[in-house]
Amino acid sequence: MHASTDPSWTLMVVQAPPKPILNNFNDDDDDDGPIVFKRGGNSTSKQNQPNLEAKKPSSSSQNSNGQSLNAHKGKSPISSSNASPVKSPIGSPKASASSAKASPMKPPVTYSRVPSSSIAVKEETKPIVDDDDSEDDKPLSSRFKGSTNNANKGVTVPARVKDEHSDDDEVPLSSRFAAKSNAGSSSCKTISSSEKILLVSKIQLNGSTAKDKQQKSSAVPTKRPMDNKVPSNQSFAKKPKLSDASTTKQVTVKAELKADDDDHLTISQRMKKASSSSNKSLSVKQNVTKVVSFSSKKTTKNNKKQMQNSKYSKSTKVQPGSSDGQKKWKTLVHNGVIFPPPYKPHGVKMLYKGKPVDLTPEQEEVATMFAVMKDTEYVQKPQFLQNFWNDWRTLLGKNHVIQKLEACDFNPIYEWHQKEKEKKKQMSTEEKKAVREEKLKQEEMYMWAIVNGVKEKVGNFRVEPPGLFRGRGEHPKMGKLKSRIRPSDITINIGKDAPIPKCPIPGERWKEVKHDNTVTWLAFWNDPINPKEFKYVFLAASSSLKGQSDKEKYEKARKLKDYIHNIRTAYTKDFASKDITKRQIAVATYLIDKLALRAGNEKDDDEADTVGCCTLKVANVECIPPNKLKFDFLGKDSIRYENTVEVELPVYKAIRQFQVAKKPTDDLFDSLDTSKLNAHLKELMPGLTAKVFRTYNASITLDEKLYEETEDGDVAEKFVIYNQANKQVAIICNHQRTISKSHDAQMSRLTEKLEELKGTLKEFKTDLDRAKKGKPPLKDADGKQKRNLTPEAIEKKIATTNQKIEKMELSMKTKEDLKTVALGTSKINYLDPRITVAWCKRHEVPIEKIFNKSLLAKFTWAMDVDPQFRF
DNA sequence: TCCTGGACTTGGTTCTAATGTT
DNA sequence: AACATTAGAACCAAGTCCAGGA
Repeated sequence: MHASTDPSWTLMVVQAPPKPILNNFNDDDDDDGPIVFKRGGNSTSKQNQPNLEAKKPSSSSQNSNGQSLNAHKGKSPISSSNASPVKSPIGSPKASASSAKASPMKPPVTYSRVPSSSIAVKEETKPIVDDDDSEDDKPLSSRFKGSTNNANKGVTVPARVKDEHSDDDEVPLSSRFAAKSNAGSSSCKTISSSEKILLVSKIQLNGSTAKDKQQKSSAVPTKRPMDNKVPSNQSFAKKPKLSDASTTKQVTVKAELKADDDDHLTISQRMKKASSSSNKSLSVKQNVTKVVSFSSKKTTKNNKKQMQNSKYSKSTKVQPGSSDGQKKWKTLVHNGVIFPPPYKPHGVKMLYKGKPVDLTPEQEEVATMFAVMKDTEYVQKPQFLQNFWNDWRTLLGKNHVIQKLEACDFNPIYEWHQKEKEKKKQMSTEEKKAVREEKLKQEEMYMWAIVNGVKEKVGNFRVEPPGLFRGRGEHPKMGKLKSRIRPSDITINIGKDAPIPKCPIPGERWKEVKHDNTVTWLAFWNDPINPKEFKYVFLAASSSLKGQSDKEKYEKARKLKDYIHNIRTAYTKDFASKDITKRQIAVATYLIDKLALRAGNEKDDDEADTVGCCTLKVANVECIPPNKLKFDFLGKDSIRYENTVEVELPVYKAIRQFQVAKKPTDDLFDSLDTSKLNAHLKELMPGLTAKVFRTYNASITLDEKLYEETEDGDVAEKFVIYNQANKQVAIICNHQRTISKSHDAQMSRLTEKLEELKGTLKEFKTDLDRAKKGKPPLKDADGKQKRNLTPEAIEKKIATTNQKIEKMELSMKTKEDLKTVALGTSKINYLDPRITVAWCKRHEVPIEKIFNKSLLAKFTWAMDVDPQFRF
């Protein structure tokens, strides 16, 4: 509401950090703007089938998938089953066992990683022996991989030897890159300016390594202008390059610092750490030239925008601020939040016992929220209806004509709503555009914040509109009215010297204005459904603040790599501990490590009944002799986790024993909770918590899969490899999605097309035979005479058709393969982007192929990674 | 030590925009 | 140009984990 004219923004710009912002004018322009719209009404929610017990045998899956990881969750039809049953999964654990004996601390070897090359070689098996160790460093998937590619197993070991960081892979990347880049430059002239920018930036991107190196040595001077508070403008004015450089540097520095300060580490640990870091630096080679693997082409447009964006946000990367203890920012300026428009009564009357009813606007509003959900599954759920009725009834009043929900007919409202939707759809492109622009204009001022002098995007600056609560799974509160949030519900957090955002609703005011720089939120309000909880307004993922914590997250996960061996050894030892708590901690840690389970905090009764590791119930785990465990439970978001895994015997025995004398609904780990577990983990590695294992296993899996499986080929082939690796991770993390409604239809259409192609292929073959014998081709399906072609021409056609068929089959396979697997979640949250960026650089795959615009923005901090980076 | 408030990350679905197809 | 599909942004729910106080 309220005008966009508010001058405040401008003011701020001026006053605050002077300049940075500027330049932007154009930036905002496009697209970066959020798109606005609100959620409509209907929706079908998905639901996964709850219930733990019994339940379905879902597909294939399970069977033997002992091999956990690969196998994964049961569901995917994928490979899993077939594989050799049993086998190996084992590998893993056992490894630790044996290794256990070994010296507890690993030498400075740091990462013993299997060089890709070696792996490739893999053929012969080798002495497994010390393999154990190496296995420790590997992702579970590989450890367990019994099935599928077990091939590697034995092999891996030897290889590692060298590597370390040798970084490298002998790969003459640099040379390759060099060539490429040249090419690029030459072509430059022809390209449009925008393209140029693109190129440039790319180059910078990749080229940064060299820079890093230098900077490192050179020291710190640079860093982002802002920090020193000097708002020199330039900051963004200069382009990415500089800024990149500077930021990078900071990063490095910081990392180093950090490393230094872990006093709490044991010596050996420190050694390890040190060595690893040194490796790191070593690895920085000078491949300056490289790069540009990115193909320019059409991507240009996007990129350009991207670039603009990065202009300011480029800041991304580490803020010095972080180092200063708790402080998350020095200055913070923003315009508060925007509210949804007030309710506009439509006047359409619903029926009660067949007769139209008068409703006040408030009553009508809620009735409409309900009416609009007609097509969702929510309205089939008694809980939903019940909760809705309770809240609506309160609004109607005891004596209202409407006395029971069953006699209500919301159809008139539903229909009205459908019509409105239709109208909207029918609007011309221009009209739509106009609407969009109008909205954008109103929101523009709320979209940005200035943090430490740098303009950054705000994430969710729109206050959530009122509606009916849509909890997932069997949420006890589903259907309750989520009331409208008003300014007096909202607390604003802003810099001391910044102007206080004007309350957009006339006559009202904020609940409170704070100036707390130890937190990152810009505003919050209490969740109307659960007043004990809060809804926060944060900066967008592309912001430097978020980027930095993201980076820290991955650094912590990487650190786990140095500790994992010992941790595994330790918990393996404790499987048989006499102390029950210890035993439970050991087993729980094992599950978290091996299966990437979540920690599992306790939940209240007024939340959906889901579990994580620490809250597993007896009924969620079934022991299948001799040593398999079948998991079946509803996890976060009520997504079902179903998996049968082979485990080490001691684990199996321990679980069986935890189940003794308990009811199915009792806690499996009765002497454990997440705080105990995390407290224990923290003793093993500073900062270690349960979720770090998920990040670690996800990222290391991607890293290794990419190393092992990438082969020469074109971009499309590499893309497939990447997706396979990504999929593997998604399976480990149990990231599912519902099969799209049209999936089957799409598949059959594709099948049809495929058949058709095969048909023409056959025809070509006949024609070829005939042509070779000098006979004319047969008539085509319509009875028309085809052209006479030379055998060579026909052969060519056959080749193209074959290619088409192959391509199609591949895409069908992928489609089928990924129909229930969500790749996005792991990309956003679990996979260290540096792995991907480095891989793209090494294999000349344009990063845009893998990361979309928002991921690119989110991961700017990772773009200048060395191509040889290993997680 | 336990409990709870508080802050921030993770996650699947929904809806729109962009792109592909006919 | 109309329609189908896909990509991706937006949404907001649901986790994790920490810190501080009793």
